[in-house]
Amino acid sequence: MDQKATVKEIARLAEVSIGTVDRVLHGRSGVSAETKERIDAIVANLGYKPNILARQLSLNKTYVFRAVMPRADQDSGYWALCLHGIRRAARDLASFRVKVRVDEFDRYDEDSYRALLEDIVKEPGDGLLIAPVLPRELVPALGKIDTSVPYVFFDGTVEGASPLAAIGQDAYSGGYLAGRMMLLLANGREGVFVALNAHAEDRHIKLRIEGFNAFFRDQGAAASREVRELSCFELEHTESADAFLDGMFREGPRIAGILVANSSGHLVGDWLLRSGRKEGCALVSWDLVPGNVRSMREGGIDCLVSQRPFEQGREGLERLFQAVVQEEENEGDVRVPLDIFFRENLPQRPAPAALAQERHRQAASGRVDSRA
Amino acid sequence: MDQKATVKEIARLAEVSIGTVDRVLHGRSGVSAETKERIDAIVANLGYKPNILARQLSLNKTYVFRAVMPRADQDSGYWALCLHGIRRAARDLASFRVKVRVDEFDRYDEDSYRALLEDIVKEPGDGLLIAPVLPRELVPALGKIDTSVPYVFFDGTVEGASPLAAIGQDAYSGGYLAGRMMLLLANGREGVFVALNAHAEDRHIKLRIEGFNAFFRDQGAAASREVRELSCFELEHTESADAFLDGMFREGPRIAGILVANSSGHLVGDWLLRSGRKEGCALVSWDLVPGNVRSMREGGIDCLVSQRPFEQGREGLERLFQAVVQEEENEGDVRVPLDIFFRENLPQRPAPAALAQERHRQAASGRVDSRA
DNA sequence: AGTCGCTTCGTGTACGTACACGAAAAAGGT
DNA sequence: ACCTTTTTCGTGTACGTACACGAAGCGACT
Repeated sequence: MDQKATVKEIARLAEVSIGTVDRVLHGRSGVSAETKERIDAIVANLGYKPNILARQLSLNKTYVFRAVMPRADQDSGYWALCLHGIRRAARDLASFRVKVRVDEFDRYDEDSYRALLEDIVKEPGDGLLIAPVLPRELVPALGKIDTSVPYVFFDGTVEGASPLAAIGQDAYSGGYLAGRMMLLLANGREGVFVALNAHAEDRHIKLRIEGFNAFFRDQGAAASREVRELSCFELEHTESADAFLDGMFREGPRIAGILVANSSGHLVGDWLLRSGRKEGCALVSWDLVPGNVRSMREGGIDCLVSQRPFEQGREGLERLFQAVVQEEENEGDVRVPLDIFFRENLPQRPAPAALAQERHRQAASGRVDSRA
Repeated sequence: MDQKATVKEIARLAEVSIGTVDRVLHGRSGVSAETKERIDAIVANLGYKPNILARQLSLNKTYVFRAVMPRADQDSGYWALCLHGIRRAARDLASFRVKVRVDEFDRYDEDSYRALLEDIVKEPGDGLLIAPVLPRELVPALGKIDTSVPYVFFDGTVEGASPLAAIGQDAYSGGYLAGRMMLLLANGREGVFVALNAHAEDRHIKLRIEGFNAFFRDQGAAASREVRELSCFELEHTESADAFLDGMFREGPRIAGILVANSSGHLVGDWLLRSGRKEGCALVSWDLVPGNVRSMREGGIDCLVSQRPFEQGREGLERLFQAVVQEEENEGDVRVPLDIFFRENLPQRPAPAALAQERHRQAASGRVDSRA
C-alpha cells in the first residue's frame, strides 16, 4: 500500500510497455480488450493514483480559472473581502501553474453583466468561480457554457444550475441568529424592532428578514416583539439614508432596535450617533466591511453577523483546483458558519491597506493574477 | 516577466551549461568567481524561481512532518478539533509527497512527554507542528533540536523558543469578550459572577480570567459587577464537579453567571439543569467540543467562545509546507479571530462521526497519515 | 614531455507522466 | 502467395530540476 504505484510498475506487472498502460489509463483506443482488462485489474488492485507533480510537469499546461463577482467596492466593500480570499488562493496555487482572472461587474448594470457573461461563455477557461447574484442573466448563460467546464458558486447558489459545489451562507439562520442578538441587546427596552431591507429583490436579504421574524415568533409570549419590515432604497448614500431615518423616527412608534439586513449598517449607525438616538436603540447588521468595522468601533453598530467571505472565496478556488487539476472527487457543498462580532472581538487588523489596494484594483477589471 | 525563467534559459543567456547554473543556484563549489557572478546577475535579473513541480519530482524525497499535541480525548475533546484540521491539511498535501506523523501525549504525564520529546529530538523529520503546552519540558527540548529543523506553534506560543510562526489565540481578549457576553446574558439579574479556573497553572485560562475581570473593571459604575475567581480541580468528571457545585451554590452568595474558562462548561451546564438552577444563572464557556455543543443544545450553556482549532491545525501544517517544501518566506504569526456561538449559530453538522473516529484513533498514537 | 592534481565545466541520467511516431503483428483483400 | 490496411503495441522525447560522473584546461612538479 505504498505510493509505489507508478505506470512503470503497472507495465511490469501486466507485461506490457508503459505506453500501453498510458493508453488504458487515458481511455484511448488501440488496446485489445484482453490486455485492457488485465491492466484495469492491476490498476484497481494497486489503487493507482497518478503523480500530480509529474503529470503537471509533463502536461506543461497553464490552467486559467475565471472568477466572476460584483465590483469590489459595491455593497460597502463586501466583495473586496471575497476577492481577498480569492487572491490568497491564487497566490497559493500559482506554483502549480494556475492563473486566476477576476472579472468584476457592476451589479446595477445588467447590460454590462450580460456582455461579460457572453465573453465568459466564449472563453470560460478551465473553470469558473461565480458569485450567483443576478440569476436571471446568469442561469441561461451557464446553460450555454461547454459542459466540460466546471463551475463553483460562492456567496450562495441558484436554482437551475449544476455547480461542482456551492459555498454559501445560510441566510435564514443568520437572520434567526440576528434575532437572538437583538433580543439580548435590547433586553428590557420598550419599542418595536425595525428590519430594513435595502434591496427588495435580493434573496439573501429576504431570507435574513424571514429568519429574524421567525425568531421572535418562536419566542414565548414573554419575549415576543413586534417586527416591522421596511424597504428602503435610500440605504446607499449618507444623505438619502439620513433623510429616510429622520422620517422613520419622526413618524413611527418607539424603536428599540434596528436590523439592517445587508452591509450598510454603518449608515444607520452614523445617523444614530449624530442624531443622539443611539441610546435606547440597538443596531445589528451584516458583514465586516470597513465602514461597519469603523462604526462598530465608534459605538454606532452593536453587533455584526458575518459569513466568512474570505474563506468562501478561498475555498471556492481551492475546490476548482482540486477538481480540475488534482482530479479529486467533489466533496459536496459547504455551508460556512455564522460568525458574530461585537466591539470586543473585532479583528485587530482589519487590513485597511489591503482593502484599499483592492478598491484601487477594481478600476482595472479583468486582471490576471499570477506569480511564477 | 513570464514564468519562462528556467535553468536552461539562464544557461543560454550566461553561455554556460545547465550544470554550471545548477551549481551556482545550490551554492556548490566548482565555479569560477567570474561566471558565478555573471549567473547570479542573470538569476536576479530574471527573478528566477525554481519550478517546484520539477524540483519535487527530481528530488524524489518524501517530507515527514511531525505533529505533537495532547491526546485528542483530553480537554473534553478539544484536541480532536485541532487534529481534524491537521488531518485535513495532511490530506491536501499528500499529493506533494508530504507525510504527517502525529504524536499525542498525555498532558498529565510529564514523564511520557519527556520521552516523546527525546524521540523527537532524535528524529525530528523535516519540520514540527507543536502545541506548546507544558513549556517547562518543551523549551529545553527545542534547544537541543537541530537548528535546521523548523517548527511552528499552534494553540499558543511560549517564551524562549524561535518558531517559524506561532498560530494562536488571544486568550485575554477572549476573556474580555466573554465578559461582554456575560453582561448581555445576565442583564438585569442580581448576583455575582464566578470565574472557574480548572487548571491553575494553565496560562491561557489565567489570561482569559484576567480579561474577564478587566471587562467588568472597564465598565462604568452602572454595569460593574463583582467577579469571584475560584480554582477547582473538580471540573474533570461529573461526580466531582457536582459535589463542588453543590457546595458553591449552598455556601456562596447569589450567582448571576458562571464563566468556565476552559472547555468543561458542559459539566456545569449539566448540573445547572439537573439542579434546577439554570434559570437565573448564565453560563459561558470555551470551545465547540462535543460535550459543550450538546449542553448548549439542551440549554445548559448559553454562550461559547472559540478560536478555530481546526483552522489553527490546518494553517500550521500549511505553513510548514510553505516554508520547507515551497521555500517561501515566513509570513509571521497568526492570531485567529474570536468566534462566539449561541444555540442559533451552532454548526449544523458537528461531525460526530468524524470526532468519534478521532477519539478512536488516539488509542494508536504516533500513526503516520498519508495518502498516495 | 609526462604525470599528477586541481579547477572548471559539460553531459548523461533520473524522477513519473503524456503523447507522437513508428514497428510489429494480425486481419483483410486480390 | 503477396500487398494493403488495421490493430496492437513499444520506443523515444519532452517537461524542469538535481546530481553524479567524467572531460577538458591549466599549472606544477618530477
